[in-house]
Formats: sequence, C-alpha cells, structure tokens
Amino acid sequence: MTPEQVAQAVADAVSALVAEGAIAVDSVPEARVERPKSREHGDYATNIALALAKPAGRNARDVAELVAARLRVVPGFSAAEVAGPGFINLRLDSAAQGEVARTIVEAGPAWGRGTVLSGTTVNVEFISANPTGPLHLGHTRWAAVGDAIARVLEAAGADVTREFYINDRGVQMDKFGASVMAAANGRPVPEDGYHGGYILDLAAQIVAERPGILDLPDVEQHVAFREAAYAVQLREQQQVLELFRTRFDVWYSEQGLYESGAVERGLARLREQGHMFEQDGATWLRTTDFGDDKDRVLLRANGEPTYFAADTAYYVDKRARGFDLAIYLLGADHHGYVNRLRAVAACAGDDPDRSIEVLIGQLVKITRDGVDIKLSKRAGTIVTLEEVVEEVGVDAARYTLARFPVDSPLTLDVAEMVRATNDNPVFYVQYAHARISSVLRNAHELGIDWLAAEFDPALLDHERENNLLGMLAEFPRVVASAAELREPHRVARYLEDLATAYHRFYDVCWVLPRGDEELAGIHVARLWLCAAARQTIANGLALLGVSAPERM
RNA sequence: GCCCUCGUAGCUCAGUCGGAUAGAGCGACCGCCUCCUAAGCGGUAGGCCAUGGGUUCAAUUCCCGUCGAGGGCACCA
Repeated sequence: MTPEQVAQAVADAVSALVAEGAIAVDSVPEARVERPKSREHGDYATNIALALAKPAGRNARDVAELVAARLRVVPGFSAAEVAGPGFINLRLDSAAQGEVARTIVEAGPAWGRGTVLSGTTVNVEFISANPTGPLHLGHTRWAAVGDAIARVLEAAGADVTREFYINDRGVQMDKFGASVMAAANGRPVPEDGYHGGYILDLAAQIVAERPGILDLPDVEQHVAFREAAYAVQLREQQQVLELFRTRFDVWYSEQGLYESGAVERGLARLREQGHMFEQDGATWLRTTDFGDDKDRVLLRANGEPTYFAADTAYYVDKRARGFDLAIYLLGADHHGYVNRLRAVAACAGDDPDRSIEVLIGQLVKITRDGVDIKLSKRAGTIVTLEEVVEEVGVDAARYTLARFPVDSPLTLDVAEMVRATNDNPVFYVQYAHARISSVLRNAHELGIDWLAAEFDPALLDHERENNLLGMLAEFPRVVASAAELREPHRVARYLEDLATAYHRFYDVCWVLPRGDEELAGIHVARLWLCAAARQTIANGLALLGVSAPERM
C-alpha cells in the first residue's frame, strides 16, 4: 500500500462518517498522512481528527476514535490507534507494505515520475554568464541546481526547455575585447578591463590563429578581438558545461534579440498594453503599477534601448515561443530584479503569479583552508568550473552543490572539497547502490532468478525491512514536492536517508542463501526489496545528474 | 534610509505550507568483519532552534519588534 492509498483510505473513512451523520461538518478539511518521526507512532500517522475537531465542534480524540474504528477494518491495515491530542497512528500489515517492492520493480525507471505538472511548458533559464571569461564555482552552483530543477520538473510531467541567455552585447563585451587586444599588443590591460591570466592565453591563441589581426586599424582590431575572444569563450563555456553534464536546449543571444526584431516586438507589445510613457525625453515602463519601486527606462533620451528593454523583450519572446512559465534562476546580487521582472510580466498582460518565477540563489562563499577567496574575473582570482571538476569529479561537485536549498548561503572550502572527497555524502549514496548491485550480481552467479520466482511480500516483516519499504514508498511524494517547490535538494536528502535505511537493513538482514542453504521465500523477497531499493536510488541520482555506479 | 535573503550541535548544513522526545555529515571518544562491498553498522559526548512579544489545542515553523550576517537600491550591464 502506497502513502497515496493510505491517504485515500483515510479520506474514504471520513466521508463515510460525514455521510452517516456521525460527524457534522460543511466541508472536510485538508489533512496530512505522513511518516511519523518516531517509528513507535506506526507506519503512518494522520492529523485529520485534529483538523476536524473544531469545525465539528467535537473533542479531537473522540473524532479520532471514530475514524480509527473505520480504518481498522480496511484490508491492509493491522492497527489504527489514537494517540496524543488526537493523532491516528496507522500500521500496515507486512504484505500490504511489501507490495511496494513489486510496484517499484515493475515501474523501473518510471518509478517516481508523476503528472502533477503535466501539460505545463516551462522555460528554465540559468547561469546566463557573460561570455567574458571562464565559468567559476559560483556559476557551478546554478549549473548543478538549474539542471536538477529541470530534471525534477520533467519527472513531474512538465515539458521543459533549458535555456542560457548570452550577454553578448554592450559595455562589458567592449571592455573584454579591449583587454584582449591590449594584451595581444603587449600593452597593459585597461584599469577597468579584465585582468585574469586567461586574457593573455586568449590573446596569444587569437594572434596565432589570425596573425594579420595586429595590423588592423584600432577600431577594426578592437571589433575583431572582441568577436574572436567571444567565440572562443562561448565555446569553452559550452564545452565545460557539457563536461559537467549540463546541456542546454537553447543558447539565446542578446544580440540576436536585436537582430531578429524581438526588441521592437517586445516594445510594441508593451505599448499595446498601455504601460509606456514619455518623460525627460526617454521612454519608460510604468512598472510601479505592479509592485516595482520605481518606473524603468526602456529607451534612453538618445534613443538607445537599455538593458532592461532587452530583458523585457526577452520575456515577451519567451512567452511568444509558447512557454506557460518562465523560471529564472538568479544570484542574490540580482534579487532587485524580481519585482521588476514580475512587473514586466504584468505590463505584458500576464498574471505574474502564473507565468513567471524568479528563484534567488544565495551566493557561494568560497574559502581555502578557512581563508576567504574573492571570486573576480577582473582580478583574476577565480576557481573555475573546470578546476572543480578536475579536483573533485562531476558527481561529487554536482551532488555537493545540489544538496543544499538555493536560498541558503553556502560556504565551501575548496581545500576540504578536494581533500575529503570520501566524506562527500554522494559516495554514501552511491555506495549503497554499488552494494546492492553486488548482491544482485552474486544472486545471478548463484543462478537465482528472483524475478521469475514467486514473491511473497508478507515475508518482509523485519523492522528494518519495514522501515526500508516505508522509505521507498515515499519517493514519488519527494519527487513531486521537489518539483512543485523547485527544491531538488529534497531528492538528495531523501537519498541519504534511503541509503541509511538500506545499510541498516543490509547490516541485519542477510539476503542470499549462505553456504549450502536452500533458496527460500525470504531470500527471494529480500532480493525484490534490494532491487526496489537499487531502482529508487538510481532514479533519484538520475534526477540530480549523478551516476549510479555498479561497483566502487 | 528603504528593500530582499538568512541567524538551528565545535564546523558545514537539513528539518519548518503549525504537530507528538529537534536531525545528518564532519570533528572527538568507545565498540562491531571465519560467509552478500567496513566508502558500512552500533554507541557516547555536544542545542534557551539569535532575542523579546503576539496568534493557536499546539510555534524552531506563522505575524510584529530588536540585534547580527550577506546582498540590492542607475537613462551600468
């Protein structure tokens, strides 16, 4: 019996009581069925009676007793007890609980997938770094989390597009080009330019590929360097992200926004909706009508569009491309954008609560042996994504960054990440997977075909088996809540708990026949349980973009 | 000054759409491998859940104030 079925049984019991007139309420309040923290409180517990007591004008424990009495006779339940202020603690019989293993094995890779977001087309935009340098550890967090959010949304049934917005236009690009050009000509990089060591490499690479570039007049040379350096940098970012197993469906160029006419179309859309006005020679968007602190300039007095105009056009373009929901993953240094982006959606005629969502991620604080490191492309003190991958590996890096909620500040010690890779919880989870794989391999070598043998779930009645089964049954709910809350870290935390449940089971419950022991029903049942656990861990790790090794 | 996010074990952090004795990892200490992977399991030590009020049958969780940390407040990008 799955938690959903338990919840259904509780709901049915309450409806029956209401129909009989045993409990008088206008509507049945929402109640929760959850796994109690303490196993003494049963396999599942519900607070339905506490929620029902007030509207029914009854004592909570009395209501609980009425509901419990009905649940006791439902097949699959072995106990229903009233406890504390009015909780109902439920126990399943081992056959009902054990059936979960069969459900999981039969579902395979589809186990955990759901439909809560079916029919929703979502655009998830993340990283969107300037193509003026390598991606660093800060971006790495958005890569890991953004990709995991996309995966989790897909698991919940959404149609997801991963998108990277390339800021390939404007002042920063010019400074970048000027920096590379200066380096190539042996001149000092401008004060406000980019000073990282990679600038020199970039300059040398470009000159080697195009020796004539240094003979061009200054203006042309600047453009040539800017474009060449941009191309190299973008390609590098794409390659590194590929290495990090983070693929984007769309790389969207800011420059392209202008070339395709999307900016004009976006402004036209806003004009139609009637939220634009002229003042001091500039064209503004009245975002204050929708919660922004101040109105924003779209076209400067000199006629040039602002960066905000591009942002606006970009949003309108996303909607025009058919996305129901645009999710933006931004760093905390951009949180001032939230209100204005929502205002943009409203100005474009959308309901911001439905069509736009801005997730603010706290910045990663990086230390090395306890000493703060400032990440600055311009100062050249960066820890790149590539270095992180080389030092700790993709799995460990992705997992470490994805196991924390994005809105919590995070301190990572680079030295510790490298030194203590074995302490990374990812290995704990992966180890459980490898361990199970080994057991199943051994079973195969012993000639045991557990999949074809008869599986009697009632045999899984050990406390550790029961606990493991309960954990496994939670997986779909974890995936669904991770998707709805955009919090993939819940999957990671769940996997750690699941791995613990497995290790504890493994420690006490021997799976395979020992020595010349005959194959018995318990061996088969435990193999089904192992297979279910392995499938769940593999599916969960896949949602985080982390591999599930057969051996370690 | 105004706004956003955050304050939980020595350290890094979970938990909190209100629920029954607050958790993990690391670090410290003590146990467990003649047979399925010890990258594991068991145990000990470690907390006024920043602080003061409020709402509630019930607050670490929701609301307000205070203190502290980080970030943001451009016709920059």
